[in-house]
Amino acid sequence: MKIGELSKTTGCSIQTIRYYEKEGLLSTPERTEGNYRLYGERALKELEFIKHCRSLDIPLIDVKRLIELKNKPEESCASVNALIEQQLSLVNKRMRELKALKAELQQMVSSCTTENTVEACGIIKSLDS
Amino acid sequence: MKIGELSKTTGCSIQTIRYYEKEGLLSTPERTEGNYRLYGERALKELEFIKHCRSLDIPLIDVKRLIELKNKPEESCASVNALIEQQLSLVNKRMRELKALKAELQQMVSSCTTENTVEACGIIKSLDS
DNA sequence: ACTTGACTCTATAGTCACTATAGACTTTAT
DNA sequence: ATAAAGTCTATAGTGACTATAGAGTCAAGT
Repeated sequence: MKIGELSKTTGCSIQTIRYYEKEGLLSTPERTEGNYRLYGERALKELEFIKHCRSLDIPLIDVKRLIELKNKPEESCASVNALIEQQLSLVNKRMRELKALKAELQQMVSSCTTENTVEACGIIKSLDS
Repeated sequence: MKIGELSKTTGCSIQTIRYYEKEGLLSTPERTEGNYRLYGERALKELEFIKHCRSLDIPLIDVKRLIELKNKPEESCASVNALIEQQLSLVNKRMRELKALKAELQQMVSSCTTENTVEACGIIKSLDS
């Protein structure tokens, strides 16, 4: 299949697919006579793997490491585990931050009665303090 | 005060301060004879306002709008409110996403017994599916 | 045979909010 | 007088894409 079909099947944009290839995350595809990229089942699976990692917010550099580890099936998976745990702690941290943000934003919204002028606006006041 | 002092007082890096100025978020400072930027109380307040907005993840373009609104105190603050509410809904959306991420990552971590090889690794398996 | 339109190619620039660097200039301390 | 610290501008890099320009390829219809 050509890049357009792979793009539709996976939901990755064409540019993103080419970008992943350039970054060494997808194996180099064959080409047609006219220099079009040609993909098979394998590329599809590689791309789904990357997509799944990205949906977990795993940065591309770590995705790359995971792919390399996948290709060394006899090694210990301790580093895979470490990577995922690190990702988990990042997510936890970000969630705590967002909780605080949410509380403050809610407080701000509740301090605003829309009939106000900017001058009297509780939101601007709280941003100012 | 010079830029280094402003940087220390506010915790913004020197480059960030210059960046905010270039983007039109800070008013243009006076200069010494030797072309050094000179700041006073006003710049300090402007910068604190920006910092506070940024700590709420409000994008710079919206911070700029808020600053403009601040300078029109007689107008209605409805658009201030809309902006903050939009920000709140973004935060909510992101929190829902992170919750789902967290659940999946935890599931993955629990599927890994560190003695495994990569081949048998539950994490890699779940990323593959 | 020719043309149209859809698809693909590479290379490059833009996004956001900074951070980092190079090379020159100014000020402060010894 | 000199060294160190601070500041200046301009430029490039970050991450993970997205968007664009300009050229080439291919299949279908006239």
